[in-house]
Amino acid sequence: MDKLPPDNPIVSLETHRTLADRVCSQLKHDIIIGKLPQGSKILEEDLAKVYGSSRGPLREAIRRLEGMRLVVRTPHAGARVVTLNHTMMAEVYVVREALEGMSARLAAQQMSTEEIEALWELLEQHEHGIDDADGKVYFQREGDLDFHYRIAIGSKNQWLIQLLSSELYQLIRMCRHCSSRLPSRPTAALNEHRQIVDAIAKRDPVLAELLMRRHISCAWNVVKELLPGQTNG
Amino acid sequence: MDKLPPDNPIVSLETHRTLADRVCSQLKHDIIIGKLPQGSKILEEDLAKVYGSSRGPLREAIRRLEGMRLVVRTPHAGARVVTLNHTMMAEVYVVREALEGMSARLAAQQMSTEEIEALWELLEQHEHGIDDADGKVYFQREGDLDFHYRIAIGSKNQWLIQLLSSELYQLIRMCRHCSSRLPSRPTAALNEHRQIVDAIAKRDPVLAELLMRRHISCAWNVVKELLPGQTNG
DNA sequence: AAACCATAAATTGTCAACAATTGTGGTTAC
DNA sequence: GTAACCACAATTGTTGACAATTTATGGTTT
Repeated sequence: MDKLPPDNPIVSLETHRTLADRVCSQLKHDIIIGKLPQGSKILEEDLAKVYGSSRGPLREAIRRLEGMRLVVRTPHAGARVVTLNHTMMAEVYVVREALEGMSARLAAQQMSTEEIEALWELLEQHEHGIDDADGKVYFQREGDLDFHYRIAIGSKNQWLIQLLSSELYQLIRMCRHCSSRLPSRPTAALNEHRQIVDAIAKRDPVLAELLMRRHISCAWNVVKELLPGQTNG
Repeated sequence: MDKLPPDNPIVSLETHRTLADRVCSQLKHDIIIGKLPQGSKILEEDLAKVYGSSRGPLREAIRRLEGMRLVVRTPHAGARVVTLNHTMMAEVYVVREALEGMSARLAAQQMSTEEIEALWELLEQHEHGIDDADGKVYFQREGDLDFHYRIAIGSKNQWLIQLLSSELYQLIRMCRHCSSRLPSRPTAALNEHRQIVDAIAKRDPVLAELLMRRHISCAWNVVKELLPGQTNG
């Protein structure tokens, strides 16, 4: 465990300077791992006690998580953990396709050779992970997000990085946690990842974008079967 | 003036149920029109008095505007109005290209014939606006954002709508306000808009996306000349 | 029995005081 | 003369109490 999972850098790097930061991180974590069930009401007073703070910092945390779409709030009626349904995740994956496609395009132009080399090494690790996998699905998934996170970083576009890591990826993690054992397709995904890195290494932005969009589209086709909502094929 | 400008629907429709909502709207407005200069410090106590509230609601407003990237905050040191430089807006326009490209693609699939008809009418209004224009640049600009906003709506993707209207468009407005008289290219833009609507009307998602991306790329090429930062062509 | 209104409880919104942190200015030591 | 250090002022972070609003409850009426 030598590497932190991709996370909002603003929050994670600064060692939580303020109480509201800590509360926000913990609350976010508890939402993502499902400790606070989807759709459950967030009682300010109770949760503040749980996290050892007063209502003020907790309210700030709620506002931030609202910005990350992990919490839905209605005035005077309180906040609730977001409910992930088929419709919403479909929308998220469409946005992800657009943003990560652009991210791959830029990465093909902006990534340093060292970064690309590190990407290859990461894929090798993933391959070994598949070989001796006793079904370490969880690690598989985090590894997948790690790959996508690095490409976002490689775009060198702070806005893309921020949008993807602090909003979309959180929801995708949450989604994965709730559909606990999804039939991940490690071999197929790994091949697609290789093709993408290959396009980036060859400095082919158009191909990189195309492959990334197809990759995410495929991922969605796997995920969507496991979600509630409209269960039509 | 029969139509409100594109804005965050959550805030604008609900008539500002709470004081924090009103403060947020006013503060946002004051930032966008430049009443609070870029990079200026936001003193909580002073501004709270200006908006007739205490520090609590103002702090909530700051958190939300931080989420919209209109405010930058550092712990224990306070918040400042964002500073728009060349680098940042370049990143914004790249993200915009990705999101609005996808938006146009979806609009070609999802927009109703009535919506498309309304789009044509809007373009006609804009054409007349050019004819008798005594240089009503401001209206021209808002009209442009109105066009893009409607296409976002047409995508029927709540995430796209939200990201574009409540984050990107605010910054673009702010950017336009600070470069007060930019040589807008109404005729060229109008033609590009027509081509886009044509592609949407013909239900050609790929072409719609392509044209929208080119349109935004051209817009950036005009805007970037008027920004501070690295002034290399 | 079901719908409706009034009241009460619970919860969120707001405020003002208090604590913690940062930046600033001057002083002192080298 | 400069650099480090300490103290003070200004500003942000936090707290608990109070006000406004919503939701639940129970009784009344149709």
